[in-house]
Amino acid sequence: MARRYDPERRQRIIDAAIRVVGRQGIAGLSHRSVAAEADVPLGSTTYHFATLDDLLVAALRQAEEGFAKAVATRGGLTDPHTDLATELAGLMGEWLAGDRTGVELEYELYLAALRRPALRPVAAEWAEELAALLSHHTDPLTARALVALMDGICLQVLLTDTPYDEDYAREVLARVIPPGPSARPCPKRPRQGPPGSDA
Amino acid sequence: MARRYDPERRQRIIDAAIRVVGRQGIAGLSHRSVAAEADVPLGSTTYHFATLDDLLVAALRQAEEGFAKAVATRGGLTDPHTDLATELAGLMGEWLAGDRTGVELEYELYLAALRRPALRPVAAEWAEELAALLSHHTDPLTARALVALMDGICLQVLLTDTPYDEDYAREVLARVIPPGPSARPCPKRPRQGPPGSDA
DNA sequence: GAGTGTTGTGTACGGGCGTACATATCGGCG
DNA sequence: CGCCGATATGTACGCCCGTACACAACACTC
Repeated sequence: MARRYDPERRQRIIDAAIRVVGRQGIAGLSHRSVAAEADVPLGSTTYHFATLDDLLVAALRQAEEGFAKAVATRGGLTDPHTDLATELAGLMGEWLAGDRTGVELEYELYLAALRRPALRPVAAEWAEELAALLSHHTDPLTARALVALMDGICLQVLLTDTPYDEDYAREVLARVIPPGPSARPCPKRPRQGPPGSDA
Repeated sequence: MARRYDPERRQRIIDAAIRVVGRQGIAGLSHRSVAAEADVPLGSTTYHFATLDDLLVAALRQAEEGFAKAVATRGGLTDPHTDLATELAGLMGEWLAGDRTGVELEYELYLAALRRPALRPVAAEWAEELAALLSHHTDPLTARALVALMDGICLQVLLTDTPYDEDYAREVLARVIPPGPSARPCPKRPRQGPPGSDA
C-alpha cells in the first residue's frame, strides 16, 4: 500500500466531490465516483465521510465560503456609497455570465436542502450570511427580501433557459429597496410604509 | 397473465410516480418503485415511459395542472378588485400551511429542471402560466418579478426551516407592485401601493 | 524499539438499478 | 374466423451502489 499520512486527503475528497457534482449532478455522486475523481481508494472516501450527506454538507459549506469570498472580493457591497440595486444586478450578471457550471453547482447543492434536512442548517447559514452583508446597506427585512428576489431571479434564468436581463433585475430590486433617508422620491413623506426599525 | 387492456394504466403510473416522489423524493424514483406503487409489473412502467425523464416530465406537467387548478379555484386572481399583494401572500400562506408534502413535491419537480434539460420547457411553461395569470392585474415585468419573489420566499421557508411570515410576504410583494395608473408615482397622495382600479 | 491507536486500504457481499427480450394477450381489420 | 400489430408481462443480465471488515502502515509514547 502506498501513500500514507496524507493530511490533505480529506480536503481533496471534498474538492473532487464538488467537481463530480458540477459535472454529473448530485445524482452522479457516490463514494466510488469521488474516489475515482480524487484518485484515492474507495475505502478512503467512506472513511472520511461515512454517508453521502456528510460529504454534501462539506461540499455545500465549501461552495458557500467560496461564494462569500467572491462577493467580498468584488467589494461593491462593502462600500456604502454604491447603489444597492445596481450592485446586486451587476453581481448576478457576473455570476450568471459565461459558463454556468459554477452557479448550477452552487444552486444544486443549495436546493438539495429541500429534501435533506442535514443540509438545511448550512443553507440557512448561507441565506443569513448574504442577508447580513446586505444589512450594512438596508434594514433586515429588506435584506431578506432582496435575497429571496435574487434567488427567484436566478432560478428563473437557470430553470427556464431564459437569458439574464440585468436591467429588469436592477429595476425590480430597486423597487424592493425602500427610499433611503437621503434620497426621498416623495419629499412630503419621509418613508412610506416599510420599517427601518421593524423586523 | 392477468389484467389486460387497461386504458388508464398510463395515468395510474403517473399518479404513482407523484406519490413516490412525494414520499421519497426524486432520488427514490425508479421504474421498479413506481411499478410497486402502482401495482403494475416492472415491464409496464418501462413500456409506457422508456426513461425516467419521460416519467418526470409527465409528473411535473400533472403537478403543474393541479396547481393551476388550485389557484383558479381560489378565485382571488380572477377578481380584479382584490389587492394583489394580499391575495398572493394569502395564497402562499395557504399553500405552505400544514402538511408541506405537496409543496415540497411540486418544488422538487420544478427545481429538477436545473439539471434535466428535458424538464426545462415544462418548468418554463409553469412560470409563464403563473405570470400570465398575474398579468391580468399588473404589467408583464411586474408579473415576472412577483413570480420570482414568490419562488424566493417559498424557497427560503422550505430550505431553511423558517416559518412563513405572511405579513412580511405581503409587505415585500407590495413593494414590487408599482402604483396603479390612477395612483401616479408622486402626486398629492392617492394610494401608495395597492391598485384598486389597476389593470 | 516495542506497543498502541489512529489512519488508510483492499476486497467481498447483498441488493437495487436500467435494460433487453422472448413471450403472452387482445382489439381490430379483412 | 384468422391474422396482425399494439399492448402488456416476466425474467434474466450486467452494472453500480453502500456497507462491512480484516488488515497494513504509520506517528506517537514510553
